Amino acid sequence: MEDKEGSNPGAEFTSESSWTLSGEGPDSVSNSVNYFFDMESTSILSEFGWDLPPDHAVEFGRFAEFNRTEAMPELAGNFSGSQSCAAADDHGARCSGSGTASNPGGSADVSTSNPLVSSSSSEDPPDKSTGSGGKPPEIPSKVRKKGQKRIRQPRFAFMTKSEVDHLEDGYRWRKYGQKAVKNSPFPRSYYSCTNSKCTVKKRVERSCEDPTIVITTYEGQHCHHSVAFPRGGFISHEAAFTGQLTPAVSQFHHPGEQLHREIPPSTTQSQSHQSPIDAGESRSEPEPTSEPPTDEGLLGDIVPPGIRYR
DNA sequence: CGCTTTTGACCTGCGC
DNA sequence: GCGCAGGTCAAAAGCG
Repeated sequence: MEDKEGSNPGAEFTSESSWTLSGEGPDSVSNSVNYFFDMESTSILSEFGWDLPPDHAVEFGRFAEFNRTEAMPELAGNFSGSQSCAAADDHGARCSGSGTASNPGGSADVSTSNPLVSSSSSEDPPDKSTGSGGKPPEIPSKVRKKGQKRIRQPRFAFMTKSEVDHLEDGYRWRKYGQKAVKNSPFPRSYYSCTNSKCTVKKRVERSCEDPTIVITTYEGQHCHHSVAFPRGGFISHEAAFTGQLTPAVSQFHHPGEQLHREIPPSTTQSQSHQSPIDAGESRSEPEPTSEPPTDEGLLGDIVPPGIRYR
């Protein structure tokens, strides 16, 4: 919880309800296939603070950026072949509120530059906003202003075939919630970046149709380097994605196609502890490696802790 | 001791 | 207007 500080001066919400899929127009929403980005999405990555080399970006294969929630359901259906399960983001877009802001410093204001990225967001009010949660309604500070609508940060999602739910992407995440998803036996986990200045969040869930597929949705932009390689944030990203996504994604071809799992089972996912942490601001650490640290941690046994159903 | 995870409760918003 | 489901909070527990 400390994260949410009001560090986002500019935070403003513009509420946008319109989400766009990258590369495709609104119509694409209807087409399941379009939910996934193409490689052009590289730009998106950068928007989120990830500077992946084009190659790696490509490996993402598919990730979808969506600003609108509706996209998700289909997204899920897309790869899974069915729609129901996906609850993937059903309401997700609705708003969680919290918009996490992403660039306190404002240095990275990429979000709006890319057409693919939703314009919405940019920043969020510092407070968790919404205050929805367990907070006593009495506390005004956490309560959203009346007229104010929740706005979502730009988001994008990608699917990977992996045994681990939580893919290492070079950043440290703190799990702040888990919910059962309707029509899906798999719970959805909510993570927020541990960096106090960063309010990026991510949601991880598995496809109900294909348990091996992990749907990861990022919301917001990191305002710091990845923890793994403070000095070369890029590397960490690369490593993370390469090690984890590549294998899986590399096999993606077309949206409609089936995914094949390539990730070899390995150790357990590296816990956040493994990473040097935080933004690299104060720590420098290094693993000079070119090797993806994450790899090892990658496929471990991530067993979803208890599934909660409401 | 500090940080992360778990988990139940609460809040918000959408759809009917 | 109501109900449902998603999203978030925060206390408690667990772990290194």
